[in-house]
Amino acid sequence: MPNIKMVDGKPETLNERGQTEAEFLEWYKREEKDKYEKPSVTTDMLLFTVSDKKESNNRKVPDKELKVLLIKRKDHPYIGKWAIPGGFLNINEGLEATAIRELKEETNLDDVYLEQLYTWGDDVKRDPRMRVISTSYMALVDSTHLKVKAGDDAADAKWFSIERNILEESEEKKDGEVFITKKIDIQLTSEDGEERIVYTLLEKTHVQQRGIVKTRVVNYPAVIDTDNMAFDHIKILNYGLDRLQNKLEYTPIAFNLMPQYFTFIELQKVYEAILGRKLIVANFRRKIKPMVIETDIVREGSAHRPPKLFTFNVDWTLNSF
Amino acid sequence: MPNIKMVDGKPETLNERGQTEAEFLEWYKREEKDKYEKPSVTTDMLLFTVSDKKESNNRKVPDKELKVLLIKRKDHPYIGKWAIPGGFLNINEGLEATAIRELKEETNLDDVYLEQLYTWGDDVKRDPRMRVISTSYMALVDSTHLKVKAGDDAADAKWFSIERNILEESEEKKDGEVFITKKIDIQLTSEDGEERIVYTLLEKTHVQQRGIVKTRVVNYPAVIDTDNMAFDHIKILNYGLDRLQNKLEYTPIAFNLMPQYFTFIELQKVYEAILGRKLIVANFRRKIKPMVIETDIVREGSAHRPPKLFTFNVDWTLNSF
DNA sequence: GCAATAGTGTCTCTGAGACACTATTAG
DNA sequence: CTAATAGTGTCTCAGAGACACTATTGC
Repeated sequence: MPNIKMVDGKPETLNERGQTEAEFLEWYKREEKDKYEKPSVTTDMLLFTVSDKKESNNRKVPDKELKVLLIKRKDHPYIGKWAIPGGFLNINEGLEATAIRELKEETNLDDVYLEQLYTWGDDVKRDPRMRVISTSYMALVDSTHLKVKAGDDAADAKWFSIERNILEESEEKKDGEVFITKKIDIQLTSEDGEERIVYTLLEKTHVQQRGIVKTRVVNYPAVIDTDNMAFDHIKILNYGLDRLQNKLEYTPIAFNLMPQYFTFIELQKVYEAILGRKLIVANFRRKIKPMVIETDIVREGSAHRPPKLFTFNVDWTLNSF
Repeated sequence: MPNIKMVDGKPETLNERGQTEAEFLEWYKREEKDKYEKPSVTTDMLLFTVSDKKESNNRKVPDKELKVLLIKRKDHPYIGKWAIPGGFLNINEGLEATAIRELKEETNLDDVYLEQLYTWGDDVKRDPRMRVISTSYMALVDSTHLKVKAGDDAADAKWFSIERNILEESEEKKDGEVFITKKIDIQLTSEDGEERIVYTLLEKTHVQQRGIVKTRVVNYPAVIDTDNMAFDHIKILNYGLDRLQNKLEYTPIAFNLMPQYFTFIELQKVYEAILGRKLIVANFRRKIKPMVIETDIVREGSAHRPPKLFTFNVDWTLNSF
């Protein structure tokens, strides 16, 4: 049974040391607060956008490609390697606020879709400087809003187009357990074509008797620091791509990558760029139709039948989300 | 262009201060490492299990109920309130390793399903002692393995049955944007019936023109510290319940809550307990059938037709996951 | 008309939901 | 036999995938 003490006419619960909460806090901040060494906390951000692919045939509607912003590191560790934007949390700054601040620094935008992905902190040597825990976020930006060139120095921040393929799967059974390995190929190419990053990852899924499923992603070959991406950022990218693909199927997340008015084909090409495969026109339209509103506007200027413009139907969420 | 220097016959890149990586790290750890105040990092864990409901009619097959382990806080802050188990990260300990350590302390189990949920760090005053970032995990335990009573002191750790209902939804349109509010009622009852925790949360979803969807969960009424759960743990619980319900639909996650052999009805009642609604027998069997293997074992002793026992089909994942 | 893109109609297959039905045991 | 639970058959409806088809524009 806890002790109760009256302080200024109000009951205060005492702890085992006989302290009120105010007394405890005062004592804790003086004696206990810095007793243990603390890790550094950073946020890292996957900044995605979608833009037109260069099309050799000028008369064709261009395909889209998914892009991610990478920044060339100017200092150790991983000097000269490409990293996703990120930075240290300030002690009086919220976690998401840190991510928003970085986003603003890179793009001068703040009101964009932002979603927390995962917190990376299992490897105590992720960062050779010290112990760092990093919470990763994903931001989606409509490329027509990206007038401001990312970062201060263009050479140090580039948009990379993303191509990801699942190459093969292998299965192994042992002692009633199943191990599944997927080989994931990721290729990044900078807009100017000067930079090219190639990775192979292995996604290892372990299925145990009672349904315990553990999935780990590792580099293949198991080398990180000779590759051209910093830290474990290739894993963060891979994780973000998974999340983006999944959310595409059952949320209106893709509209964050679109301008306010768009054609159906443009939207479809965004889906195709993210999913990495072609979709069938009629099925796509049927599925997406309830999420959009048809406008009277048509896009003129093409040498063919002009497409109608659509816009996101904000009411869609009411029924289906 | 970065400078290159030869060190022991190997090329080393120099940073702007003319340091090699080794020199930089030595300098950084001496001069920079503790320049900024760091937050504390904790992991908090939702430990879920499922057990039989007490059934007044002894001849009926008992329903199941979802339970979560809560611990009564013995010290400030939130002294006497119920909290989910958690603890501070050690500087040389992985994030998941911290969660596993806590799990082991509470249940003496280590090989259970564990999944990272979300990292809470937007509110810089979550913890009145100091800035704390908390990564939450969810663990699923088969209750037949819970022979060891949780914790050292039974009075301080109790299993609470969970009942959650979505009470009502309201919608508001303004300036082409949509605001949706769901009222979520959560009731927790300890096994001995002595403790009862009741909360109402509001889940506010904001849909903007270009598809930006932001969801926030707030207390209703907007009071935290007079309620009987510590910190923001009710939100963590709510978040975990969402995740658990979602994963139930498309992963074999539920088998982590089952013993190795179980009847179909038992599995169904686990699903019903988590989803909070009744399911139709035939449909459930049809959906689940590929995930399980029928055994020759039947459970005798009942006064009726004895049910067959099933076990998880580890091969199911190969095709469908 | 032709080339190119925009957009539709419809068949099939699969899976979820609802519900009526049969099967098997103890006593 | 009855009570109770175990387990199946089948109808309907909605959505995904495939693919052939029609529509509209500039030139």
